[in-house]
Amino acid sequence: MEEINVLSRKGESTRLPKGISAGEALKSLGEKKGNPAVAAKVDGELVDLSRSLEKDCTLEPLEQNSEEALEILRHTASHVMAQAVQSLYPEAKITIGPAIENGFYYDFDCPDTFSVEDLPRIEAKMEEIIKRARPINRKELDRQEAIRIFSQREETYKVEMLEELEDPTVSVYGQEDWIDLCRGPHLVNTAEVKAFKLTGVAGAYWRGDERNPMLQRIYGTAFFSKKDLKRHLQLLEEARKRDHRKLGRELDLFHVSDEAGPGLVIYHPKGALLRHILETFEKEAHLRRGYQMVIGPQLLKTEMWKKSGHFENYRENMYFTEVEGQSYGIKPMNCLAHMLIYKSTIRSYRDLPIRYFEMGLVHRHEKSGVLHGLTRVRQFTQDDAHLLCTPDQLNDEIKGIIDFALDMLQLFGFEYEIELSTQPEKRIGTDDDWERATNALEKALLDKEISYKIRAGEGAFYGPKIDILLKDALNRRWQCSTIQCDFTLPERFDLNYIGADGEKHRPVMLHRTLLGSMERFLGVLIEHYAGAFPTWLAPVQAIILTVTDRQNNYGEQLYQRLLSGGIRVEKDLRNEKLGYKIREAQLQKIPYMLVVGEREVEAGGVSPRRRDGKDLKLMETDDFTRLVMEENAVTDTVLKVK
RNA sequence: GCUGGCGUAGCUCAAUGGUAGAGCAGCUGAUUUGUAAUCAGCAGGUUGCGGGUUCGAUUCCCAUCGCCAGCUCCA
Repeated sequence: MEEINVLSRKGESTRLPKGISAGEALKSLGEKKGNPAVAAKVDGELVDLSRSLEKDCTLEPLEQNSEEALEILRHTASHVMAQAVQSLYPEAKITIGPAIENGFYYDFDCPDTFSVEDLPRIEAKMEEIIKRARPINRKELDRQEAIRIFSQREETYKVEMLEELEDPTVSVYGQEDWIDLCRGPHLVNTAEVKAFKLTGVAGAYWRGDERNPMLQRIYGTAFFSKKDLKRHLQLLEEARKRDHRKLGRELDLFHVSDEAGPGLVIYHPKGALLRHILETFEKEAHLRRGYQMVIGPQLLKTEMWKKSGHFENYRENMYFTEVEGQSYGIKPMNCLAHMLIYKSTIRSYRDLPIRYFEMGLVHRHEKSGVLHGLTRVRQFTQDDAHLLCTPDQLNDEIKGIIDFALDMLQLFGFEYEIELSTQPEKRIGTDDDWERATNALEKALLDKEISYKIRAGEGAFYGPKIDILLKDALNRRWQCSTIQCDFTLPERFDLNYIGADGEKHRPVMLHRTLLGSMERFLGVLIEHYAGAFPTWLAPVQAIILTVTDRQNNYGEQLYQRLLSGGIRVEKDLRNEKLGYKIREAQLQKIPYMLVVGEREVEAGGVSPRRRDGKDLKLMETDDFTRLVMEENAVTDTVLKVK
């Protein structure tokens, strides 16, 4: 029999019969059993375990504990689901069904509408398919042949996709009598799908384009073990419990009223206090890094927005109003006023860089369907800044912003990911400017040795951007910080400075936010901390709980003393049992509960109980104040610039 | 904006083509209490808003507003 050389990942070469399957070959190479392979890498290319090896190659297993393996499992699960759906709804047409971050989906065109009540039926059908434990087959077909087959099955979407492909041959996967056009790879048998759950239904446009018909999408998730699936479902449950809309109400932070208008946040005292704490801290941090605070007007003449390109490119998102025959646009961004401040006098190269900072309130008309709690609203405040500098200073300024942003995220305990977005179709400015701007951003990232992902065509209309996505305690990503490089607006507004050569030069402008929108960031913070804010941020840091009303006088004195000492303190002097007061304070997630009974009155101190249940025992009132002040000082990591 | 679902007391949730109900919260009273819920009583609703069908609609139908899950878009 003819043989081939197969090189293992350990670098050992073994002779095996030609045509052996990748799976069999892996066994022969003695790849360990404990973490079984779900696919193989042949010469670096991911293939099915059933793929036969026809020539000398390198062979590695793809084991269960990798992201790629999960993707294959989920992709296979999506096929099983599609088979189940088509067997239950013969009129359903298949479209696409990929693995996604935490699961998979499949989009169908079907005259019947699916609802969540239908999911158990589909799941049951999937179980049947899995129980039959049929092999999953791959076939290579001539493209025309594939078009014929899918036409016969009236899979019009598949035919459309096939007609757009250029390859002469395509691969088709299937089990039993069900087939799908697919690149693969897949698991070798439907029985390998051991732990799955369908999680939802939703509409989705064909090919993601809102001009196309809407399909019905079914979401699901799958894991290699029931245990992993359970853990994932628990994580979803945890996320639901942390929902900032729910906590916002329970902690009495804010509400959104349909009376006042959708997407407009109404802050209650504690929510407003949180913002005050966050914003005074941020203002201080900016001042210490050489930023200057400015305040621009809420509306500017529409002429200004035409000049800047916003009217042309951003009009659908803006609110306009007319007064005395003059049209005004409510600002969706803060940059215009900042440029006017720059232009208000003649600037020298010695003045640069100039860093204008504004807690800028902006309005953006968002489509009704996208509004969501605090994270997607129509009126929000940005911790916005515009930096004007010479081209030479650009690199240092970008790096300075990145440092600032990362210091900030670290304070809150966020992990992060970085993306670089390049020029979109709808844009202003020359290609040359875009290239310079993109290079400047990229160079700063390279200099700092930060890894990043490129998002082609995702930049703002006036410039490319670096986005810092923060990852919260549940590993969800949020876009908050953004750094946008802009050569165009300085041109349009004729900004300039006098250089050392006595000539006029054009400054570069950087637009940037750190936390982004204060409302979104607050929403993210609420979920990140599950409402239990660290002491420095907590709107109420301590609450005085008297044991009986005989301590109310002392409680009142203590309250005044802590309040004037700068502690954010409340008091609960009600005629209730201590256990009841503790329960309420605990549900309000207040960091310290100050129990005040006979003993404390006698000693003239306090007995703090920490939110985590720990009893700190009787202490001097001043010692408690010091304790809180020490916790407040965690912001020094951002305030004390290295 | 699109697709689907939902809208009942401040909150969480029942119920029915025939007078809308509970727990928590609220109020009143009793209780004076030591680390996650003391007891009793009272009050609270044109069932999102507007039409229609019907003897009768909170329930069925239509429209509208809002919310939720996604899609598209995005700080």
